[in-house]
Amino acid sequence: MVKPDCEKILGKLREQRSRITPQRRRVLEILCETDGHISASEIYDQVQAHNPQVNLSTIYRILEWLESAGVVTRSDLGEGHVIYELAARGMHHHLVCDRCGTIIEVGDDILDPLRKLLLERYGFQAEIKHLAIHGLCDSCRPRGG
Amino acid sequence: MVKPDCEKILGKLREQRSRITPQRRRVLEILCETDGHISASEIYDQVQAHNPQVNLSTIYRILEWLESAGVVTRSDLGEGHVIYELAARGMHHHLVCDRCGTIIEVGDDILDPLRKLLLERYGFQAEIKHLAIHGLCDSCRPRGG
DNA sequence: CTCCGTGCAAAGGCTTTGCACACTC
DNA sequence: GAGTGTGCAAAGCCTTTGCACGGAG
Repeated sequence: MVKPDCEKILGKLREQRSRITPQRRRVLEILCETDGHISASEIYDQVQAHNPQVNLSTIYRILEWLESAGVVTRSDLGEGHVIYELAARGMHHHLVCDRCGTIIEVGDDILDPLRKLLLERYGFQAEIKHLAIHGLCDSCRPRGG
Repeated sequence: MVKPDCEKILGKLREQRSRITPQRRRVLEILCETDGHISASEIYDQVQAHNPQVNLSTIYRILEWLESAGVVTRSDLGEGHVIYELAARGMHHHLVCDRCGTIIEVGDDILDPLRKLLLERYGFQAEIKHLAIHGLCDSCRPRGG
């Protein structure tokens, strides 16, 4: 996957008459540098490392702004986990380990059999946007023994 | 579906040396009377109607206790929605038509292919408790042609 | 120079916890 | 009577909001 061009996104946002502040630029950079998902507090921690004066509420406001601009997607995985990621990265879903908290990213095609089954049995055309599947990851699941 | 026998469940809990208080009995009754899922605060409201002195923290403690006893299942749907439901009702999920609002209840086995795929590809043991799948029902979905 | 965006602090919504009293068994 | 469960109040966690200042355009 090509690393999204941060400056290109900033350019589009500027065209929408949004003000580009150092905070907004920094959050967007972090999102672009991150492979996959990231939480608000993780972004906050990264910003804090070099700019300790930045406030967590600003992070939330910037994320809300980026979401409304269609730049990032927000997924509430339940159990207090909310993750953000660049919309440009394409459709995928998350496996959440309820024991160790690991989050595994899976492609959208994993849902093809389910979609097919729902259509065959119920004539239901599923439009699953972002799914969080809870369970136990390979390290945490009980082994037959 | 047969209405779960509240007294039968209470009997089992008594056997487990749990104390049956009026609060616990009332919460269980409400769960048995409810078709489908219910939230902690909805239970609280119902209890309050006749027993205003009961505290919300008690509801949470009772639900936690019922969950650990395997009597109810708890599902965090995200966005602050947490629902509880009698485990005896059997696992099911909901298809929600975004156009006409129809809700179709589907058996848990619909997810078997997905579970199998997740285990094969990622070693992930999915424990999908309650899934709400949005989309379009048979009457509302676009037909080819 | 005009407003929008930010820092700060406080509050909000849901849930959990510490404590002493009350009640079940 | 022994020990668990409850009511109350406070705190915890994540997130949002009100306000005045500061910086972007």
